Amino acid sequence: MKTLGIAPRLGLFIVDIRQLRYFVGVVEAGSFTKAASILNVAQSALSLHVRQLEEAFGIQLLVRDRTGVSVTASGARLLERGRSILREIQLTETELTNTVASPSGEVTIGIPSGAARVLSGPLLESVRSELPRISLKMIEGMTGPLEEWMAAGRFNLAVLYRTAESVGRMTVLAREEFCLVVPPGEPPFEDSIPLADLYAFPLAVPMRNNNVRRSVADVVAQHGCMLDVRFEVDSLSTIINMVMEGKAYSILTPSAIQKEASQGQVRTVKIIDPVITRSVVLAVNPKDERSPAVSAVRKLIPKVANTLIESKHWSATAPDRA
Amino acid sequence: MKTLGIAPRLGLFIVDIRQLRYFVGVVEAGSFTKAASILNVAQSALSLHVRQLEEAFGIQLLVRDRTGVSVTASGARLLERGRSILREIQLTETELTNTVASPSGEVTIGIPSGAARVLSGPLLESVRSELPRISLKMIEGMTGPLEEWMAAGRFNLAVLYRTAESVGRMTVLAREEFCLVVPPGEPPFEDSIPLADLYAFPLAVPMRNNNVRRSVADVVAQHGCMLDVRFEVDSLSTIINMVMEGKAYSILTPSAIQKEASQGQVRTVKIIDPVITRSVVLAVNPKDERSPAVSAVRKLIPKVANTLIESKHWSATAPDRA
DNA sequence: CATATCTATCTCGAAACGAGATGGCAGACA
DNA sequence: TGTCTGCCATCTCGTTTCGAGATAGATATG
Repeated sequence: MKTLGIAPRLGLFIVDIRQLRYFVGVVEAGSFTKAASILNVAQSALSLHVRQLEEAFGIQLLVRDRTGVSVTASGARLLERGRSILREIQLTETELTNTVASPSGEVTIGIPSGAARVLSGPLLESVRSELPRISLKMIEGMTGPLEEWMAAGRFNLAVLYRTAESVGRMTVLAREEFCLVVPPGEPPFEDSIPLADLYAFPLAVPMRNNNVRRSVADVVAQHGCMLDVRFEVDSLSTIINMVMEGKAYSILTPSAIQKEASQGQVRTVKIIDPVITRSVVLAVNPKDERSPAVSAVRKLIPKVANTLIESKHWSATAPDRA
Repeated sequence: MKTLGIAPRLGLFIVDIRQLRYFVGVVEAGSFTKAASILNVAQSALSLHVRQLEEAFGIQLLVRDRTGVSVTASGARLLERGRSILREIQLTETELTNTVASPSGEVTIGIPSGAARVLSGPLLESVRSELPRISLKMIEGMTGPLEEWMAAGRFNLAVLYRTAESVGRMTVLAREEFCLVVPPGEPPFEDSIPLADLYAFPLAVPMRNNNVRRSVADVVAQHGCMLDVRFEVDSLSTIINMVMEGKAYSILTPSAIQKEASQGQVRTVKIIDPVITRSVVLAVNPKDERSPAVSAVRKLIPKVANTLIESKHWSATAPDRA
């Protein structure tokens, strides 16, 4: 059977994975410049590749203007197809590389800003050294949105807070006690303060839907006490800066100000009568439980937490081994 | 929401389309060397790329031995996934480029060696000039296997032969008359010869399952005549060479020896009492009928055939415009 | 008018690619 | 036993592709 014809090399394609990645990235970012930042590729490279894609197809895929880009009808079709192709490639790679003996791939974890301050560095180091083929993607945020996004399946894993004794199927990483965070050189100078006396200190605290805020508010209400909330700020670093600058006090857990406290930039005073505690827990997305990569990270995190607690890098209580 | 992590460039993949093509090609060919020939790529390039793929995945995909390659379990999975990915890419490109206004993509057509001799060149030229975005892949062969492969859906289109008046949904391109192909300087010297007199000439003809052979055999049997078949050869060029060298006569249609006849290398003598005719038809694969590219080629072929007939480059009769 | 933001183009060094040559290995054959 | 064949792996080198960085042009905004 003799083949005749003008066909070029058998099976050569117009598109390439790199070009699909770039194209999809540009569309999703809404501009070449933003996509360049996200994809960590020069804007000019993106511009060139997408233009080459358009020339190869012989159709315009993007409308460019001063505010960025949008897709044409053809571009919308390529976007859909491109996403599907890239997803299939990703699944293929995961299927072939992600084994129990050698877990690999990307694992996403949501983590509150407070816990991130003690956990993120050591966790990333541990994953890097013990699970070298896993790419851990850590998304830090306030707990309100984190809870929502975890419920929506955005992460494989999430570090969350719970005040109830029962935490269901989640793993308890640590128990923390809230404390008054005090500017350096300011009263009170005792090691502890009764809850009833907190009203004397002007507070900067997170917004109402925040776990920290709700946990403390509940206990205060139960004890018929009052708090002087002067500032509501949904930025942990802003709150800490205000305390460091003497503009306010706050009520946080030690993990949130571990570094600043150890450097003398703030002081912590234990709250008693009653002590206000909460659990730091690890949740796993049910649909990801079987993934070898997610399982491996899930097993690693408690170890990292224990190490931090035992070495006093994290002022918290390890969970009982019940 | 701040993203932390050790992820390399976002979305970099292990595999590339080129590597998938190479890997799938090697597995399907059963050896690097055969795949090199099919893919028109150096064997060393295939070897290198597949090895890089294995290193990137950290798994062995192929078992190599002296007779070629076979896949491991992981390789079988990648093969399956790879085929799916390549197919999806192909469909994507077709969807985006193959429009009625601008048909594009690959069209495959099977064509018998005889018809190929007058049709293939002009058809390729016409497609190249009138349908520049279509890659026509023409597969030449003897009619037996061609019928099988068309029935099996291997081609989008096929040029076939029919002796019956009714050709169903196929398009008649031309009607040809069989003639005796005579070595130069040999008898008979008349313009025509009765069927009953053919027994005097030693023949080289195709194998029994060949359309030419069957067409003539049927008529000969119907008229109670005999033929002196000395050689059965399933190679048209070999048959023609034997005639040119005076080793045998043959019974063919003019398209098969159009060039040699016009150059005086063979002569043709019309067979009469009766005249043996057949139709050259164009079949389309039902599943491809809607494809803009296949439709465009389907419409072009009759025009090319008509032009050849009218310009006497093809000694055949144009079909009636009924 | 100056500034900011975005895309397109150009240059150049680095990386990747593939052809061709060659070597090694194993089986078949005279 | 030596030779031949077929297959894969490695190397060299020239070519092609890629992307960073610089820069220019266009447009909207303060």
